[in-house]
Amino acid sequence: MTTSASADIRDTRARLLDAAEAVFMACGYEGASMRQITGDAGVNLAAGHYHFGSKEALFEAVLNRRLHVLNQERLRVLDGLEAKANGAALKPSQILDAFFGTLLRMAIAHGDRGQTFLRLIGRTFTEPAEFIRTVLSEEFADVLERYKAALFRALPEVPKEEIIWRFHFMLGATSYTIAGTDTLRLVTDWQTGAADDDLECLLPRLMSFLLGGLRAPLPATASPVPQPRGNCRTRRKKP
Amino acid sequence: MTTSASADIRDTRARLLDAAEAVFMACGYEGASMRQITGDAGVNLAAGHYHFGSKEALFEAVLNRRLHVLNQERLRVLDGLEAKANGAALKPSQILDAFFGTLLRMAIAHGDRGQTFLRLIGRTFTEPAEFIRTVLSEEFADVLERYKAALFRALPEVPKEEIIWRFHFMLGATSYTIAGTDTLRLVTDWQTGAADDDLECLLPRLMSFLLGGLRAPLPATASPVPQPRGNCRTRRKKP
DNA sequence: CCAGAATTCAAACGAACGTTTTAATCATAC
DNA sequence: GTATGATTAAAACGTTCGTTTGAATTCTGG
Repeated sequence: MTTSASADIRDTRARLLDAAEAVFMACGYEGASMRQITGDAGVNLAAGHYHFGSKEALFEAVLNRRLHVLNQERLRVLDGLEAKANGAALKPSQILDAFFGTLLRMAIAHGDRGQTFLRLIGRTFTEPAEFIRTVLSEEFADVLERYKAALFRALPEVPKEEIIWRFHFMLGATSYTIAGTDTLRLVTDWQTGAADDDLECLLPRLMSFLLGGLRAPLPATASPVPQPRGNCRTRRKKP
Repeated sequence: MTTSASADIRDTRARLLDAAEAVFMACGYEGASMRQITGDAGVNLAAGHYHFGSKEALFEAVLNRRLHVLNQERLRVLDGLEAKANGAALKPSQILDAFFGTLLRMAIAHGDRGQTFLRLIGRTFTEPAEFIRTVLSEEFADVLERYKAALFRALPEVPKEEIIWRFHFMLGATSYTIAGTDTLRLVTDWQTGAADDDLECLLPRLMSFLLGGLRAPLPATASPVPQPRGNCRTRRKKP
């Protein structure tokens, strides 16, 4: 008798998205089945295809529902920072907080659902399926370009190539940690209670780690001044 | 006519392991099929089950074939370092090089196959399937315990909890990067040529990033002296 | 109230999956 | 050569998958 008035279309769609989010998170894209998703959502099997068209499209919808607002927010925050700095380069800590802090704060603000989506994002970043990588790269293109540029300006003495590498490392540390599929977690006696605590702890810990890595001394092989060409060793021919 | 003398048992098993390694890497565990693996290996479909018993067992064999020698080597290197230091704590850089450097150097030493396995490891660390996490945690239990202890001794002023967190971050940065399923890589104009160069570049870059992160200033919320109990916020009951 | 659209439902489709079975082939030792 | 055990081969097993179908149901606007 729980006020099942109308609200049909939205209800089924939303229930599907929520259930799909959880199942995709728990099983991965290939491991999740439409039957389990629709079953958990309490809707008919065919409803998934009626509302989304295919399993791929459903996954894409799950991803975009939150990724889009996340990345819009990231752009908005960066815009705000750059406007306030008017012309001056931002501090690396500001940039990292705008990128990674926005992610974690949004997840915290959404409670358990936010936690689920956080883990789904982390896991999705290592999904092998082609179309998933396409979706991700399209969704992230603008944001990454903007943040890359901001980091270049913030760290003019660091070669751009090095910054890109370290951006990779930071993305990895973050997505791996939030995915929560952690091998270390299974081995270590991990003294943790509620998940809320974890998330609220995570941000400051992660931020100081990332900042330390981003501003670490350059490795010996990379020359401190940006060389005009040349990879690590300059594209040697086979001797 | 290529000297197909004898070498039958070994041949089929080895071909299966190599093919499985590549297919699991490219498609993930769920996405890979026995038919594609045996097809690529050029052996009959049933050969997979004859030699390994099941798809799970085959995956486990693929993993253990290289993981075991890797982790034995990691233990051996750490033993050597601690013996030479006799009694004194190791430097963090030594520990990280023993753990992550050993991984990358072994991969480099094995050429293309090493690169494939490196990516498979990175990807496996985020596989959702239960039995995979079990395999990983068993295989890594000893190594992680030893390296955790070494880090505790190397950084006595850092709370153990913080070190564990940073170990997570370091594992994440590494496994994500070597998995090579990189979203950033799809977006960024990634000026890279041969994969060999990448791998040889990666170690010094990764090491300085990890070291910078590991030795970063402690976050504000974590008190610098290790508190007797208490998580980030000390296990509050719901108010 | 009723036409017409939107949505749900039960049932089935064909394909692909991991696995098993049974027979054929091969190597090896007597 | 022939028996024996190990390996390979071809075919099929039952299950599950994503997807489709067509009728039943519910909502919507006149």
